Amino acid sequence: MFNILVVEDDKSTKKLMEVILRTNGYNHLAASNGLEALEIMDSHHVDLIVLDIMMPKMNGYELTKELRANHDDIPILMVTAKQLLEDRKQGFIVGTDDYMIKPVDEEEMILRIKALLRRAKIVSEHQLLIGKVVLDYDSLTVIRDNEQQMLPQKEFYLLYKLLSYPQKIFTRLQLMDEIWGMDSETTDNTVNVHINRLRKRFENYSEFEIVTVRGLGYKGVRKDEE
Amino acid sequence: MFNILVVEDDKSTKKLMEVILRTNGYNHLAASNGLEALEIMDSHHVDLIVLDIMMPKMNGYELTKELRANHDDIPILMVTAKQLLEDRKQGFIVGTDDYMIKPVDEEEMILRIKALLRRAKIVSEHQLLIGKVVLDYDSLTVIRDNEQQMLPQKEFYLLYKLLSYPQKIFTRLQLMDEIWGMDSETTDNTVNVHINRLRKRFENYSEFEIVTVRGLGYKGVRKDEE
DNA sequence: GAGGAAGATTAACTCAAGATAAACTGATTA
DNA sequence: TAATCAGTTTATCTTGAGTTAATCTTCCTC
Repeated sequence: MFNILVVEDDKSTKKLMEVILRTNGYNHLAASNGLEALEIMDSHHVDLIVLDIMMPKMNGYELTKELRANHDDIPILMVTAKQLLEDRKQGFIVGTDDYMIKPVDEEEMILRIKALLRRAKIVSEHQLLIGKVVLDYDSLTVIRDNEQQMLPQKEFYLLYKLLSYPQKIFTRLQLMDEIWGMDSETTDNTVNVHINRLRKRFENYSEFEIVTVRGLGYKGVRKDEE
Repeated sequence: MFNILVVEDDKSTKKLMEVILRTNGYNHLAASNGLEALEIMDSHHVDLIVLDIMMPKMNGYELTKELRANHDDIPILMVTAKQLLEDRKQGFIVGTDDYMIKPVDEEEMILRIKALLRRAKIVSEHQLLIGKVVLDYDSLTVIRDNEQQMLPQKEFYLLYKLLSYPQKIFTRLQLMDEIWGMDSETTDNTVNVHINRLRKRFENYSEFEIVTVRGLGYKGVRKDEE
């Protein structure tokens, strides 16, 4: 289930979009301007933004600029009036984005949203996204908001494995085999220790959890889709 | 218009890729193995290679090695089966490269190609701007305000490489291969020494930093947009 | 509720990876 | 031929990821 944030100051358009999104199975969040949008994004995970260009307070361009400056490459579907299109779209529509001309057509909007989400998913292939938390496989890094930490290899791979298959129970032996290698000499207690360290490291992260299954092993639990 | 060389022994995959590339506006060249690829590259300008790892005659690794030995840092998009994924840390995917997991998705491939070409272009511009700091590739010079220093070659190239791909982890081996050449005899400790010298040289520069990733290598971190 | 097994936690240990300093080499130049 | 400089090597010091071991806690069973 994806969370889509609609940033739009016109009440009736906003309402219309809400209906479209809900009937197509998306979660819907709403803001009336850029500032509100940023606030909502602080407290909610957002997969995509539908953004009206013309707005009071902080307009669409400013919001986009703000987001990109923070290296947030969330996909943005811009909505613009026809006459504004040519001149402006050049510098603001980046690779992850798309745009639509008002008035919006239901089918078109859903198609574009689908395409954008699909692309975002591809780009994040080397990554795991859990709520607002990103696990980046290539850099062994866990990022939440502007908090970022690089984990030791074994710890990272362990966490990545568990969260790649949420709810699946792994025995200590399986984990040893997959992360340490089949012929590792090390005792399986070292898995305990690593799990312990991970739990401590992320104890204030509500997005996921490592659960012990007594007599069997561990499983990763994701709580991002509530 | 870019020339893209597909090196792939499977006929149908090759055909598929040809169609994908043509419909997306790229020129297409094809080879069935590494040797053929080298021949084609003798007579054609190639901007990017899409390379299947598993091939007869000269496989993907060997071709890459051959190319890098000649200091050809043409971007390579490797195609690999999932279980071979773990290999990528071992020093074959170099800075200019990316990889995809089979089976390839059209959209994904085009996205990755675009990204690689974009980066290659940036790198070939021969200047890097980080905050107020300019790295000038042609004169091996680093400039900040009215402070200017020319670095020894190896030091400069090392820094330039790391900062061209910020956050990307390079193993010592990769750095050796790309800067010293594949067949260099020198021990990888000399990388340590150069990193050390760079760190000392720029210790009061807040714009960038070289971070050690224990067990893997180094990465450049840019702090210009904070 | 006593006893024992599974797991958690803590702290200490080990050793390879990396950092650092300094010496060495070979090329270039004065 | 002395001086300088880039690059390399060697030797030594430091660090921290990973492991081990010891102890504590929890949970299940009789």
